[in-house]
Amino acid sequence: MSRTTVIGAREAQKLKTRQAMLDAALGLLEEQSLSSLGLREVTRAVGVTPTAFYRHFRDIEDLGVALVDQALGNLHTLVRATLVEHDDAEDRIDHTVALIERHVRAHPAHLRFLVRERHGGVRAVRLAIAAQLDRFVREVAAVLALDEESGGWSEPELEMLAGLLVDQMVLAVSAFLSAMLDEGPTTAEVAAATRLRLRLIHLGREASGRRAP
Amino acid sequence: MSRTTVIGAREAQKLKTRQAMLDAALGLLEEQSLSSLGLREVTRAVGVTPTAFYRHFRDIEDLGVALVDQALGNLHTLVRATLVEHDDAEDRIDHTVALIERHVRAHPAHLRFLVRERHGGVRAVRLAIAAQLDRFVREVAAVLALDEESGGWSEPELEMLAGLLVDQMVLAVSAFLSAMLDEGPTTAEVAAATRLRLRLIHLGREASGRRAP
DNA sequence: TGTACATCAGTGAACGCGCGTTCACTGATGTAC
DNA sequence: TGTACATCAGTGAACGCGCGTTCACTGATGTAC
Repeated sequence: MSRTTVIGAREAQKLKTRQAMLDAALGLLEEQSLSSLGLREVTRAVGVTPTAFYRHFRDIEDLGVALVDQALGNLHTLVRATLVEHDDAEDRIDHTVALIERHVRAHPAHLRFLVRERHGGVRAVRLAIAAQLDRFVREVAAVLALDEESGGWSEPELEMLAGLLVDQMVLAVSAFLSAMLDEGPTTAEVAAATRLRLRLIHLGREASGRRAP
Repeated sequence: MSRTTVIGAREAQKLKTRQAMLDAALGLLEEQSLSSLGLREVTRAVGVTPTAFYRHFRDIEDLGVALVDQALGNLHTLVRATLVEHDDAEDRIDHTVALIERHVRAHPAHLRFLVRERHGGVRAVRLAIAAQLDRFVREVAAVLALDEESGGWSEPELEMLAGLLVDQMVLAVSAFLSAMLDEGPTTAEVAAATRLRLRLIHLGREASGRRAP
């Protein structure tokens, strides 16, 4: 039996318009912040009247919260899979950095939105992003717990390490995005610097386990 | 001879209004982003007519760039002094984290502005913040170069470490600000987590030096 | 010191424009029988 | 299958409002002699 729910033509059309609004908003947010995005801009980009907006979202903040889930959706799973697949530290670092670079190239607008609004001016969106990143941190911590090196590590310590790593990933995303806009170091330099940082953190992890096991 | 330049009453009044605009903008930016701040909001808060704005800034973006320097001004010097003053790693970590917490309490609006606009929607401001943080990273790298542990470290490696540390400081600022808004972990938890992270990074630094000296 | 003129920070009126939100509507899709 | 009625996504006109920017102005401060 198929997992797709059977829906009517009207409902399908509504979902399509809603998605068009989310996509249009994402495009418009490449060069501005959510708190300055107007609902008329969004509906104009989609090609519907301003009032149609209210059939889908209460206001722009509501749309922003809806964007958060789409934006972080896949990265979780991909990173998790990459970590599980590779045991060796060096392998993990190389594959994770490459994965992030690929993901940024594939979904620049989604990731720019996340990085920008993570500390942005709309509280509800900040909280939604924080909640998603928290989930991500716990997932990474759970994978790290399976490593040999994690013997003797408490759960809070593992979450600290996972938080450190997730923050590095977000910073890497941001740096890759800047590189794509020629605003800072090149993509290759960002990748190299990120690997160096992750290696240092890995050495700290090993040393930490050795000292206080 | 005094270092203060003698200035006329008119010039003094102009500087005062300019500063009032910067302060007003900073206040208004606590709950919105620069890209949605209006010049009429700023002049209204100061108590002058909208047109007076143009005597001081070309537009809001110009005001934003002016804010950047004020916002990062002191922290540089303070952190640098703290690092120079303490050699012991544990001491450094404790004093730096305490310094950051104090600084956030003393200048929450300045720091919120920096954290928010670092990845915000206004390119010129992003670039100004990146340039300031770059300077900060080089300063920290210069202090780290004086440590014994830095024997055999190349300049790029030291900058990588300094960059990692500066990013941790910015993340700590952001987390302290969230704590002050009851949006996440408490201030004490943020301080503890930041110290844990910095300790792990320090262990990585030691291990790294030992392996590839 | 006193006077005549220049400067320029801030004024206030005016402009056209796009904004968010309200409301009664239309007409295709969906449902009951 | 066919008909009568209900639903509701999107329409289009209208509203009051605050925005950024222009312009000619005023009057206190500064300068030259």
